[in-house]
Amino acid sequence: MRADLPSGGKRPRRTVARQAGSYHHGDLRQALLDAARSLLDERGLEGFTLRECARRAGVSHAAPAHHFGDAAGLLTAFAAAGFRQLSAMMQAYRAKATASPQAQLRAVGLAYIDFAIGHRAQFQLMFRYDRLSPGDAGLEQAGSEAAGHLSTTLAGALAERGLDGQGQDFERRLLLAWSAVHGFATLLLEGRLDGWRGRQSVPAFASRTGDDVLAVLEVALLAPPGASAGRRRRGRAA
Amino acid sequence: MRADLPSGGKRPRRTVARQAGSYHHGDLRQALLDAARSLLDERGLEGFTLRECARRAGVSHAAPAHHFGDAAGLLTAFAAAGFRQLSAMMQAYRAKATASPQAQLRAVGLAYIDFAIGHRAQFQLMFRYDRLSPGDAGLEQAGSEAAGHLSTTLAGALAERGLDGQGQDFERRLLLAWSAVHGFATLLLEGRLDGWRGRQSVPAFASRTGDDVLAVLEVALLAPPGASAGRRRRGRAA
DNA sequence: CTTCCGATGTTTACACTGTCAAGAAAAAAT
DNA sequence: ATTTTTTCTTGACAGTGTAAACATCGGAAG
Repeated sequence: MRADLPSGGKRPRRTVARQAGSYHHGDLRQALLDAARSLLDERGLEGFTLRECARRAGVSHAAPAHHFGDAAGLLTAFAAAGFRQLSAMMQAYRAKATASPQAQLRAVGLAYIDFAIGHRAQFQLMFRYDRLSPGDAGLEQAGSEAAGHLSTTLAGALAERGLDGQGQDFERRLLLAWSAVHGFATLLLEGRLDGWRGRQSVPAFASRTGDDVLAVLEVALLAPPGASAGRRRRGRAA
Repeated sequence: MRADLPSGGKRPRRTVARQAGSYHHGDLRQALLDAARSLLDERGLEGFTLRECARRAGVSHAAPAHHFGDAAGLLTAFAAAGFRQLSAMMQAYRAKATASPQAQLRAVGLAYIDFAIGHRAQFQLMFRYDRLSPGDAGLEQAGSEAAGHLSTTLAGALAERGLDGQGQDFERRLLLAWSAVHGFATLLLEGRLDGWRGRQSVPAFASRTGDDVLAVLEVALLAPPGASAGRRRRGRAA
């Protein structure tokens, strides 16, 4: 990285080919997102660096600013893409599953978990506030769209059992479902479940145990209303 | 922050008093942990800096190395203290609750959630792998001790209902319980639940909705075995 | 065809960071 | 009283994100 250009030496290796001999890069925006993916896959979120990202795209360290503003901007765009991919994955898993309420619910749950372990750093980033630009429109839309898939799936499952797909009771179930799946994925990624996992591979453990946990969870999600015993506040006893 | 020391100017303000005129700091280790707490409370985990930490303790930037090795070392010690405090909080909440299985379970769940919102950055740190020294004995012990409280509480609750406090089925319930509570706390801290929260304060929302979600969760945790409908693999039909 | 301009990249600079190595000061051990 | 050990300071280094000034290109206006 010293001044060894003048002697006609070769330039640093480029991961992404740039239009030969051109000052402008055909599609730097996408190239940077690709570089971010490879970098995050290799070194994790904590190892991410804007400069290294630019290096991999074959541009100077200040180039990304023109497309994303700052580091949070780039990461935000990448996180939004993650939410869109998560949505697609949920739909795909649902389509492959049986129409039964249980199967549909497990499908979205497993999609969530599989996405998390298949895109570690990206998944962690998607829920890491401090690294994202707050209030970004694209991110928020992609995020709530993904959440919507979970919601409609649960509502559909409840409908097939003649239960409400809205109201306070529904929201509690939805919140529980999201929390449980998200918590499982999070704990798994942070290695907190390694004691349980033993010598199984992470994906194997995730699919086996994830499925088991989802099975237990269903009991609560699809139970008739008022099944919970002692509610403390505003006791609208069913 | 310029070079205005030579003119006999006053040294930077000290947050923690140092033994007057002494080269050695009475108990720097603890002072650094205190500084870390205040820094994390103010600026969050992402805003944490080893140098700023040393500054607040009134020592030079390289001083922490002698007590903690590197930044991860300091954070690890702080995280371990967090796990111990979490354990204490769970015990305290249990002691104040009724002896009923439901009340005991909700107590530990609410303790977990309350700790998370009361010690945001510390809680996040406790589950952030990449910032901690891997394999630290103190951390691992404090961590599994906290997990043990959850386990024994659930086992106790199940026992009162004549159900097993061990075995595969128990582990599934335990994993679900931990995942759900952890996921709820995580999503809440990252602001993902702000849509639900509306204009309620975070603690108010946490205690209300957290309690509601825990109530729904109990249905699954305390249900008789085999209540889950279609188990796919190794179908040991109950 | 020329001229100008905005978008896109580059260079340079600055204030920070974590970590390492060497030295100074105090405390403890001999 | 002298040595050794622990604790803290100083100084240096490579690396980071961001901002400002500059270079270069593509395309639109004249």
